[in-house]
Amino acid sequence: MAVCERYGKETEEKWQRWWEENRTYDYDENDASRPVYSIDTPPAFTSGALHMGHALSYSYFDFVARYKRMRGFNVYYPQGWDCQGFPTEVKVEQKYGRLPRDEFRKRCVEWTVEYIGKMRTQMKSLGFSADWRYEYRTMDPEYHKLVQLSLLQMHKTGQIYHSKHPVYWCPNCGSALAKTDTEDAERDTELHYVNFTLSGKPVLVATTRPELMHACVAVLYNPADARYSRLGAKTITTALGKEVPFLPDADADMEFGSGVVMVCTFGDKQDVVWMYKHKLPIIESMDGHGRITNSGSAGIDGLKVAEARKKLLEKFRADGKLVKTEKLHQSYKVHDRCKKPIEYQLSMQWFAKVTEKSEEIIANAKKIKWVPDFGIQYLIDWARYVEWDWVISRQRVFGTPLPFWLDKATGAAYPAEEAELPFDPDKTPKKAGKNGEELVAETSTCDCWVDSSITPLAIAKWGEDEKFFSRTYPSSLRPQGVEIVRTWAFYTIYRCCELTGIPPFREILLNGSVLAPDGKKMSKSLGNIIEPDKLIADYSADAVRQWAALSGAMAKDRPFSYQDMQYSKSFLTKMLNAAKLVEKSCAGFEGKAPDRKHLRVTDRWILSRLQKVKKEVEADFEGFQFHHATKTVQDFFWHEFCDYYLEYTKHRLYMPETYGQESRRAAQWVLRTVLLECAQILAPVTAHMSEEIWQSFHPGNSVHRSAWPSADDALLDEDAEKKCAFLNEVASLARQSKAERKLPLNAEIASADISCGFAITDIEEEMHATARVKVINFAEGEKSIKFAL
RNA sequence: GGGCCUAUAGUCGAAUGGUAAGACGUCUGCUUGACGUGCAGAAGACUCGGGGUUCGAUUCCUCGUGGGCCCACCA
Repeated sequence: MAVCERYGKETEEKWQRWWEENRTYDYDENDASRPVYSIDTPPAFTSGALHMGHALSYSYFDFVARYKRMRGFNVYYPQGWDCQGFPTEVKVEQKYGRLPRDEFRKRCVEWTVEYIGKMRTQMKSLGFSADWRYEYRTMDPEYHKLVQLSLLQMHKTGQIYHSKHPVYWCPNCGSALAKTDTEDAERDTELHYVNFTLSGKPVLVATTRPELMHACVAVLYNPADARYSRLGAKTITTALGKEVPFLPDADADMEFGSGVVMVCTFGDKQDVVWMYKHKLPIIESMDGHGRITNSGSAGIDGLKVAEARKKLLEKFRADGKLVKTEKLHQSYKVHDRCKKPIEYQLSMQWFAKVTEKSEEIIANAKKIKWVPDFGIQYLIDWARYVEWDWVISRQRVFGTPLPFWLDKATGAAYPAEEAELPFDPDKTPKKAGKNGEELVAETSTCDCWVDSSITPLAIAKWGEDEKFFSRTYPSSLRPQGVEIVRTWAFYTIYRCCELTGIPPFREILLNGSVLAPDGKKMSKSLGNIIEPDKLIADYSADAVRQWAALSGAMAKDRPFSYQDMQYSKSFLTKMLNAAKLVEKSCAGFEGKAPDRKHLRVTDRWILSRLQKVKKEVEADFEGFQFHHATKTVQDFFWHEFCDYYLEYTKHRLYMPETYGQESRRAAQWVLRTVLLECAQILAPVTAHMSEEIWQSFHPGNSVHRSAWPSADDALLDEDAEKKCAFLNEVASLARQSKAERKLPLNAEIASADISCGFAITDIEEEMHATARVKVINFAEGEKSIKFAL
């Protein structure tokens, strides 16, 4: 079998088909002889297309999977899909308009299935070696069941509870939002100074939200602020005449406004924090559509925020309580879809008790090896800063239903029975309770992180297959983006430890993200998006994979570089051409290792260097240093093997009658060995090209199933390296002399005066044959090389 | 405001306690018994600024400045 004439997409597709047909990447459930290496791959969000971030990070753990396979591990590498989320709902609604719940969900599923198809094709075209028999989707009933089971178990232990809590709310869309559905915006607004009454005297309170004053439940001052602390007052009367507590709080900013702040439920997030901290009552100041409620004597019920503010300010002005108004520049949160301001809305939600678990989560995170190690700091910072429990419910349709029943009369919540799983409120909307109560199914769905925080359990068949579980849990590796340490890693460690008592993975590998070539984020609005498909078509998948390896500054963001991509492609061409030469030179060679005495010093040199390269690359792969591993092989292959060694063998290959058959066979064996071992150690990265080369010598056997070629110390040869370093220098100077005189490289050099500290008898042949020096005058002594052309 | 990361030729970047790879680009040659998607050669860096440790720092520490990511705040 011969290597292909030209390398491209067709070659890669040929091998992708071959791997699939030959089940090259199957995990063997029944093989207990090999250690298992399980990878908790990120389930890709089903957005419809892979982006460069996917290409980078998914290449990363494909390198690991392939390396571990060659190291003899039984690699378990499933790929999942994170299906549910607001973006999908938005797109489906745009396409079909408003639909009944049931119908809507069906459309979401259809849409998602279609997009998974596209993305799976893209993954395959990048040569990812996932075992697709274990593909999973978070929208599948089986996955729902598992998530629900995990929630019931955590409900049993008291980790999950049902409670009223303020959440981000979009009055425009009438929906609760996740924090990630929000973005920051800026605006100019007005800061109003309104007089409250403290111990019979007026006290100015500055506020941007006077319309919420009826929901004022306390006024705070800084305990270090002598203006207020010395008064000893316990209550204060608002401009609406209501008496509320007057409390010290170090977070009250003495510098801002008049140094006192009114706490309303809810003007902003700080209000929520203070509400919990001081155990303040809650006044529901607004309904789900942003209309004021419970305003009492203020008389602004039913008004929208802007109208209410206007009306109330007029009233304060008339009462002489509005003292002054200043301009204020502020940032605020908007819903990322509709760009309208967000409010806080009190509602019944489901929670997980993360706040009390911070230290435990940190302790468990420390049992995991973080690569790079500073990554854990993101988690620690986050865990120590968690202010309230994790709201795990969302008022959405396309999501995992929460497995609970609600008493229609009292609102009390009851867990579903295990037999009722997968729990689906559309199929079983109500039932009678034990005491005849009318129970209705909870229709809220789970936050997407509830789904994804059990991936290590889901892929390990937790609660389903004990044997499978014991082999694949905890995952050997969790690869993920550094930007989701606070969510995916944090929630996974929390939930999996709660459920099993064992940290979910042994190592966590963090990658950064890909920036546009200009160093900015890739975004549609900037028009600087680069499509992986285009790169695969223009440069090949292996070029993209090499680019990913070379971009591998761990957990750091890097701009995309067409130069790297071009270099990667050139390197592939180089590999192919070198393979062609070796193949041609080895025609008829039976592949037997020569007797060591037939090896020339150049042979021993390149073999010695090969061992060192293998050692380095192996260490690099163990430490996930893909950049260094790739660079090391590329440099060795191109600039030592091709530029020097290949040239040193040509005369032996083409003129065996002059230089001897044994010398020729030795050269053939070395060429073949170096080529194939380079193909092997680069196989995790250049998966297709390595296979092309490997199978041209070993038809029917995948390089990805071959044993990793570890270094053989017996082949290390310092003497050969020293001599060849000198030989290379002579060769280089010879080329330089020819270049200076504008002579072709095959021009002859009449004579050379050479001296160095050792005999050159065993490298003279190459000086004659490769550097084309006719006469060599050698004298042992100080290093010196002079040519006479 | 907080945490973390980072600063090396025109560009991207590697490495090192003893003044620095490689790639791309530029310039000059070479037509080839694998490759012009190539080969050979050349030019191009006081390794962000200040201070410290050291015989010696680009490398370690510290301050500053710039850049990035994340988080918090914004009454």
